[in-house]
Amino acid sequence: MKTPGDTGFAFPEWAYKPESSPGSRQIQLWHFILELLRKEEYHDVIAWQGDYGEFVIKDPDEVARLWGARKCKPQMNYDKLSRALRYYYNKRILHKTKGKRFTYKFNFNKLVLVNYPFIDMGSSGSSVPQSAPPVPTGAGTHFRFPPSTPSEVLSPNEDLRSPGGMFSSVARRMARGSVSDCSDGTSVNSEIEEGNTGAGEERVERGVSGGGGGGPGGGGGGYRSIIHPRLSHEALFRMYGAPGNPAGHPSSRGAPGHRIPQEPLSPFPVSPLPGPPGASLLAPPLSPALSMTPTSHLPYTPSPTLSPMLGSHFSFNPEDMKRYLQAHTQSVYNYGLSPRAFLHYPNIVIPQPHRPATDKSGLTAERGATERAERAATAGGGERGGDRHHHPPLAHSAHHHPQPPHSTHPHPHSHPMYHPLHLGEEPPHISPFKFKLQPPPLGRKQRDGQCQSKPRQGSLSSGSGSMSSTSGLGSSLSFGSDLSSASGSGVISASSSTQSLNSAGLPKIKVEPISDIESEEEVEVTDISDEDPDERDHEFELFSLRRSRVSNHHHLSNGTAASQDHHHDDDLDEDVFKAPAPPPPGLMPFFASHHIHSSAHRGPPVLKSEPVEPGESSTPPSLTAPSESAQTKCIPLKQRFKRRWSEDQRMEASQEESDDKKVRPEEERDRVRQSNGCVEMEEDGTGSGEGDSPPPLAYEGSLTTPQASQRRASAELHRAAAQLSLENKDC
DNA sequence: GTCGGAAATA
DNA sequence: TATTTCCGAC
Repeated sequence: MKTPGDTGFAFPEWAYKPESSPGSRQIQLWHFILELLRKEEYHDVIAWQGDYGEFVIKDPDEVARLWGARKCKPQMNYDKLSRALRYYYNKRILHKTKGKRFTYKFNFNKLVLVNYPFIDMGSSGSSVPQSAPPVPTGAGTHFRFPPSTPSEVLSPNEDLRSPGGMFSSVARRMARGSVSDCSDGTSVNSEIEEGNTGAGEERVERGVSGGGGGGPGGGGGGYRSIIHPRLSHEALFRMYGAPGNPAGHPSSRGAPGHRIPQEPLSPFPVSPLPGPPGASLLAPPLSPALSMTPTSHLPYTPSPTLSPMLGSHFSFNPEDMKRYLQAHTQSVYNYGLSPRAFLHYPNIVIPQPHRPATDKSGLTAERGATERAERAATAGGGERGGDRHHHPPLAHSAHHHPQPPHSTHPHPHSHPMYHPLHLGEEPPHISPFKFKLQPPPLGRKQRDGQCQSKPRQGSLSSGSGSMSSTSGLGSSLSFGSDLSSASGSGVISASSSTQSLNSAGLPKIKVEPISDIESEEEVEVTDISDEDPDERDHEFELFSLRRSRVSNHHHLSNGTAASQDHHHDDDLDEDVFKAPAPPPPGLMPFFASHHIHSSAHRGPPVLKSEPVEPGESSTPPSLTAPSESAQTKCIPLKQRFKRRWSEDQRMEASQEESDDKKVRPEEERDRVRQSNGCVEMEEDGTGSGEGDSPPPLAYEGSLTTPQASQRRASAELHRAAAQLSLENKDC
């Protein structure tokens, strides 16, 4: 039996995982299809054809038969099978190629995006909004991404190699497991298995290095032409480490520059064999919470602790990923993926205004420190170490980031490639930026239980997969299938996000200054129209949470904030895509300068004496207007007040002689009294009841004065009140 | 041939 | 949850 480590394929392990039924290891149909596609022997039955990822079922009955054999469903037929395939439409794993009989197309983008939400598909230029599939399945596994882009490896029209090349031993293993269902040996599975088994690794070895050759049509096995001729070693190295790089591949095969088996036509150009945890090339045992640095090569290594799946690590080169995805976007239909996907994969992070360290310390310190510590302890080499091999120094990446670290207001649409994954788990800030890779939000159930350190298996609602993964440690996030579980990790908890919708609906990933970890992230999504009601609700809930969370982050009003934060760590992930409403622009400065800094600002307006005009008595606390309101309102009010005051004076003077008696002295007095005692300005729309009330201007209406004495008194009161107001206003 | 609802199944 | 099974509709 091969282990994941045996695999040389980059297909997400979760792809092979029967997450649907924790207990059963049945292969999934799409996986099975991929398998068939990968095997030449079945090319008469099913084969890649047409667009990238597109395949045609040449012999529907046979495919159905094979599937039935695999699943021990003798009654299987194409009608049934096709129904199953149609279910993938909604999942966005597949879609139908219209007008072509028996032709379907894999949405690899989706598959990829699921795991690499941070990739900006928008840059592809195509109008194709890529979506991450709604956490297809399961979980908990990580996968490696092809080092090079298809575009580089394959020409758009080039025949597609079977993605099946990506099948990992895991898949094989799974297949066998599934065979168990029909262990009679007649199952297709065994057939397929035979083809793959044992050959894979060797082929991998052969693969290629030189590039040349293994063109399509090359040898027959699933792993033939492991590396596309055009695949540069550099790319591989970047991804998997330089040749001979120990850090890179487990080298179980020993080849220094181990080859990555690739199906020539496979949408996924290459994939290194993931080694056992710690042994994998790119997957140093690190926190899945990738702390991505701005480097072009974003190392992503799930923490072993989080990944139950050995060899489930996955790493990728962001650039490659991006190119790959872009290539896909150009060649693949727009699946009309719903933003939900993004919601689930909130990787899109918008750089937030730099926050004072204090905030962080207060909010995230505990977690971050803890996580980091854990990581350090468990990671051993640490992802960084492993990544180092594969990734250029941060400095290199610097050019990728248009935005300087800590930029206060990064452009919302920074270059996708520059979007760091912000997992929140990153080690001490090596880089000013954080790459935030956020896992899809957990289902309620998951969220409820995820935070807990106990490793969860099984029942996952949304992900469909059981997260065998490990979220348990709770300290880190895991990717890939773990996305869902990842959300449970507190990694991201520190960050809050602000989401925005991109008209294009294209997800953007932003570089986030590390310091801003907790700041809002902005996710761009198109719509959630197809969201399941539940999910929508959930999202709304999250949204609410997010907002509140933001508040908490900004104002730690009480001890609960921290705890809450902790409890909602998983939510944070969601927050990322929940796109909380950003504070009104006008408030931002204020927030930055005040609220953010002081947790004390949370809650009731703080009664602090604002600077007032020298020598003047300070306004009673109650009258003190929050700086916020003061900034926006005081000038107008002041002017207004002056104006009114002048008018009042004039009126008073003139009226004094007129002896008008329509006045309501009592009211006037009351008003004055109130004003002194901190009365709200009713007339002033800007005035709020919070004490930022403008001067008590009792001028509305007639200024008629009662008796002379009364008028005088009134005038005095007015004057006094006005003066107080002005003084206190201190604009 | 394709689609998708509905119920059943494992 | 991921189909499997059935079926009506287009």
